Amino acid sequence: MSPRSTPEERREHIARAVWAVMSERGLSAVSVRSVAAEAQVSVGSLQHIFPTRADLLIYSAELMIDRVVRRIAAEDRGGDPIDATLRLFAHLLPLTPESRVEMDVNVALIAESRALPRLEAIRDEAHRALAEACQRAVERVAPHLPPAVVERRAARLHALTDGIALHLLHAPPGGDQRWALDLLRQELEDLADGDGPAGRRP
Amino acid sequence: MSPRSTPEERREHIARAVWAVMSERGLSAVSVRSVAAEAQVSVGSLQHIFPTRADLLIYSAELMIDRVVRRIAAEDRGGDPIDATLRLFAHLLPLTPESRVEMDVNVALIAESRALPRLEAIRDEAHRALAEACQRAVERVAPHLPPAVVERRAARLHALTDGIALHLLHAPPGGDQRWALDLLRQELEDLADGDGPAGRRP
DNA sequence: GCGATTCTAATACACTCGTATTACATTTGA
DNA sequence: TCAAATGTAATACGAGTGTATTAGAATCGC
Repeated sequence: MSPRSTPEERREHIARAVWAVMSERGLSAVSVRSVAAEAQVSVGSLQHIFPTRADLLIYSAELMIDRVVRRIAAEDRGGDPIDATLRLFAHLLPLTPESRVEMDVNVALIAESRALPRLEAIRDEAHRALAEACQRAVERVAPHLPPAVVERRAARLHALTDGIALHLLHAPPGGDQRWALDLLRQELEDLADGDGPAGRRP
Repeated sequence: MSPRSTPEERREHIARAVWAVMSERGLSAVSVRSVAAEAQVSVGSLQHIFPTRADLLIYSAELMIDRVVRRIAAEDRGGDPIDATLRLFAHLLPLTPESRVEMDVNVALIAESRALPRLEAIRDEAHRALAEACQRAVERVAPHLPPAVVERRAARLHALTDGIALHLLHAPPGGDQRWALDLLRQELEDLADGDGPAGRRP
């Protein structure tokens, strides 16, 4: 780590190392030593920043969720509602190497939440944030829908999004990924048309 | 392990212990010793059956996928297409304690596939099996659709299913789960009606 | 029945793990 | 400037890891 860095920067640097190990070598390769090596930091330094392994994992998860939540909040909502919403979801999905790493971390988070229950709470926050984003998206795209239907369509959009994310992670990084956004666009256009499962045409 | 058991039964018994540890204590709690203890078997016996840890994890994953694939194949397809399809998906989703364990294993499988690439191949098989099941479901429920549309709607049903599965896993086991099948039923009914994103009404 | 095979079990070995301790360097603030 | 606070590093310790070795028990086929 370069000198003159703030404590926050150092913590973030370590967290990134955690993500890298998780993503490249799997969850069980994440150890205090492997992360220290990845971050090019001595075990002692890492311990000074994160006294225990749990602290390390929890902060890494928190930072990752924070980034996602912040991105949701910051996204420009101007222009056509469907385009704006698609823009938002586009960088929630693992479409780039970086967001693939995020998704890897997300999955590891689920897989380890039995051992570190605190991780479950962190995941909850991300889940709620995405659920709210879906709700707002539905309201924006289909303002005519009654609240009960909005709720149902939001749940559906949420599930569809997470499912697509999972499938993107499953597919090799280089392949065709247009289907992912196409699927979402279809769903949003149906919402706008009042078509589909919720509000039928008279 | 009770005596008079076949080798297959013994392997299955051990695999179940792996699932239990994974599900209750997280992926990183799965070790040769913890599994041996859970299965009430000595480490030596376990080693005789699974020489390495990788063998242990791989077989456990394979068996779990096998069960799912077999269940897909065996499901009764009689009666109303929508009901039959829902019956099928109902025991692919983590709606019961047992299928929750399966889903836990599935997630752990993803989280560890970087360390054990063989696991990726196993997961591929499950992915393909579910993809085909979705394709057949769409064809059965909406026989009028052209092949290109079937493909798209199958991908959508597949993503929706996996997303719902993830959300069911996220929610506490005791809570309301009707929304899950309701969402799927809605999707299938839209398919049957020719409504929704694919075939619009004229 | 009995030899061959399969299974069980105990123990050992070399690592790696998380964490504590200790001493040393660096930066910071008055 | 110079103590105090903070960051870095090396090392040690016990526990847990995967796996190999070894010996003995149980089972099976003939």
